[in-house]
Amino acid sequence: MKRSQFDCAPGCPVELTLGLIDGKWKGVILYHLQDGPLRFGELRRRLPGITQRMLTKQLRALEQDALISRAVFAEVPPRVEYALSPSGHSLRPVIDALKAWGESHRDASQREARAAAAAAPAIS
Amino acid sequence: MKRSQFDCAPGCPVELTLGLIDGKWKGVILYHLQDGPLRFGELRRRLPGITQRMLTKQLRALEQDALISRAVFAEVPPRVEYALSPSGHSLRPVIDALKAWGESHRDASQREARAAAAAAPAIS
DNA sequence: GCCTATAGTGCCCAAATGGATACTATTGGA
DNA sequence: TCCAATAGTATCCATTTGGGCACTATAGGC
Repeated sequence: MKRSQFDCAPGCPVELTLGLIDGKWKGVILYHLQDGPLRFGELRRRLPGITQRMLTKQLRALEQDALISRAVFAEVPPRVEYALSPSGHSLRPVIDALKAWGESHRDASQREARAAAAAAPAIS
Repeated sequence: MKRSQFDCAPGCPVELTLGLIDGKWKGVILYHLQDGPLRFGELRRRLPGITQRMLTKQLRALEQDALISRAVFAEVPPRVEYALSPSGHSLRPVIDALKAWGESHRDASQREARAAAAAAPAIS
């Protein structure tokens, strides 16, 4: 979701970036495209739970924002490849940082959950 | 907006992190709190265009997700301080990366806009 | 009493988001 | 003809998001 324009104060580049990558599935789409160009179906297989509808929608949005490119090949069955644009490639440090934090946060949450389970024996 | 649970595939930590920081104003709030604890009014002054309503709402959400803490002092007028939690502090590399990318993207966009303006003289 | 400072809360609403469901188009093979 | 592969599109809907607007509470000063 691109944020509606608002006065630019010191932190607003943060919001600018977030506004381009924050729709559900966008982050993980960008993550997978870092490995190289992928087709629609391959992306779908890598993203359990996503609907065609949502994949199409988010890919179109990312393309609109010039973060990815879409190449249509004159073939049947249809063949369309999606790849990071140069701008999208430059997002690598962002995606890496998001992934690293998410992993550590997940691990910390699991440690907490385990500690809570150990402190409260089952009542059943 | 915390993303609804979905099957965890390799990239999902990216989505996990984004889900915690992607509401409008959250990124820039976190950015400002990196300087140290701030009060509601000070935050508001640093964020031109934000309403009380939105500031309160996003602060509450960030607190709910344990990214920030809220300290109430027994004073009149009311004094409440918001600060990054340890978890919130660990988001620094994320915020920095988002900011860096946003700045370079903004600069690139301005260069493009300038080039377009130079190529298309005013018609009026 | 009124105003100021501070930090909110309640209610309402338009727009955006995420998604379910059904359907579409082109070939080639059985 | 039917089915498979591929990559969508159209329509509808429930929920969420961002925000406008009005009001609240506690003291202290004029």
